[in-house]
Amino acid sequence: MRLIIAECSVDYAGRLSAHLPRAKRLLVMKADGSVLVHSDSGSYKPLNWMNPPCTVSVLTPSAEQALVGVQQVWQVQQAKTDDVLMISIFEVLSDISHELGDDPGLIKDGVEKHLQELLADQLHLIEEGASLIRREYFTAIGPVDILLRDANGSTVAIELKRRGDIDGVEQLTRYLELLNRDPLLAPVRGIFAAQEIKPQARKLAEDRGIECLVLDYDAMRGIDDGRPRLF
Amino acid sequence: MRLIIAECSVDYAGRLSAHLPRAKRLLVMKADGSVLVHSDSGSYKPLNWMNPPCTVSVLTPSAEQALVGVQQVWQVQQAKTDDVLMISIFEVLSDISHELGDDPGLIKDGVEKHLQELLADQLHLIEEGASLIRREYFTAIGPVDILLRDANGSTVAIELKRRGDIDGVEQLTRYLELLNRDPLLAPVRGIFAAQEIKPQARKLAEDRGIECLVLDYDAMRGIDDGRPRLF
DNA sequence: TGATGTATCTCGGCT
DNA sequence: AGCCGAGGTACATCA
Repeated sequence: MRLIIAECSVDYAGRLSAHLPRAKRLLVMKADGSVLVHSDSGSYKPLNWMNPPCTVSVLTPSAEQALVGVQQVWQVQQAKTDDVLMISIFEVLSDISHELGDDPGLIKDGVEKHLQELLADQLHLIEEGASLIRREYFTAIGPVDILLRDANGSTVAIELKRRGDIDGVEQLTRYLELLNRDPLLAPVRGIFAAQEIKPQARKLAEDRGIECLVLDYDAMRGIDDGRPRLF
Repeated sequence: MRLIIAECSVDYAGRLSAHLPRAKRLLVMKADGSVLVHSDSGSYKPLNWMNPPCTVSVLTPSAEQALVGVQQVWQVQQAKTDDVLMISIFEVLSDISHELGDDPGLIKDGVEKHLQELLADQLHLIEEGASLIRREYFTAIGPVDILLRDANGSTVAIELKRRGDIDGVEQLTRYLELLNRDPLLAPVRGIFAAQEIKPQARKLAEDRGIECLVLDYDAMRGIDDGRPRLF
């Protein structure tokens, strides 16, 4: 990994065109050839970048560029597409390199699937007397998140999202249409469950006779393992 | 901006929990207090990070931590949420700081909105005799990109995408359904316009009687400002 | 390998 | 401030 602090301007051409005027910035060149251009603020997304695989060529500046003080031009070329990043360097303030080696990688815990497991374990949140048919009930058009039988013995399909958007309602609608063709299951009604449900999605769901259910993830997790989230 | 190359392990707790085992990594601390943890590969997304506003406190390692060789523990605390990043540093290999100052920011060109403006100015691309009703025609379920009246006086709704996917067809279908309930507008037909249209999306659109239109952005821009895209 | 769904999404625009 | 849509989305999972 090579870290350069430099006064530079940057041009990108690819899916879109973008230009960064002259300023001091951090240039990161990773071992896989990727390049990041970072300013001293903003969040993790660089101002500009190039994904691997790519090749970096150092060009001599044109007469015009030399005249305005450009010392080097770095051309970063994507190997697979024709995306290209041109970095014009006016002054290098710092330039260090280090071998970092492979990274063991991130271990994540506590995502979406977890919500499904929790809800399957806490069917009383949906309604009393419900019993699980199965999680990830497979159909020709994809898996239904949760399928269950209510106290009256009729079938309920649940679509689960972290954020309840229109797409999720469309998805559940398609499942319901399909499931209702199955005489062993029909009639099947739907519940759209999410940590938050967008007004548009709620409207659409209600128009279609789909019930909406807002879930409290922290509470569900709290019931399940009894401890608040800590290290 | 402070750049540290260090042997470290990292724990994050917030929306999810995540752990990075001990390895050499780049730690970037920006002027606004945000922190990035980068490895020597992968794309621009850091392995772990904390968004501003946040505060960094350097803690003395616990007896347990000291025993395994931790020299310092950095606690990066989000100011608004309770997200926290704990960075255990075993060895610092490099530590430099530079003042970068404010960044003038990125200048973009060639995005979605531009395409909409161009198309609204070049209605002949859609069909002769068409006249604009309005761009961003608002409905209860969202804005229709372009609404126009064709040579016969009937209404046409256009959904515009850079990449024409099934979602876009679904979206246009919903608009059409709604617009056709309005006696002042009905009958409304739809055109799905994009720089490229996926086969699945085309099939679905045609099944629903929606016309597909592939746009040549460069040509449209060329007509508009006369110059091809170059640096 | 391509399609699909999620994200500690980020970012900009608008209400 | 919040909501909504797009992204050079990135990223993981699954067919």
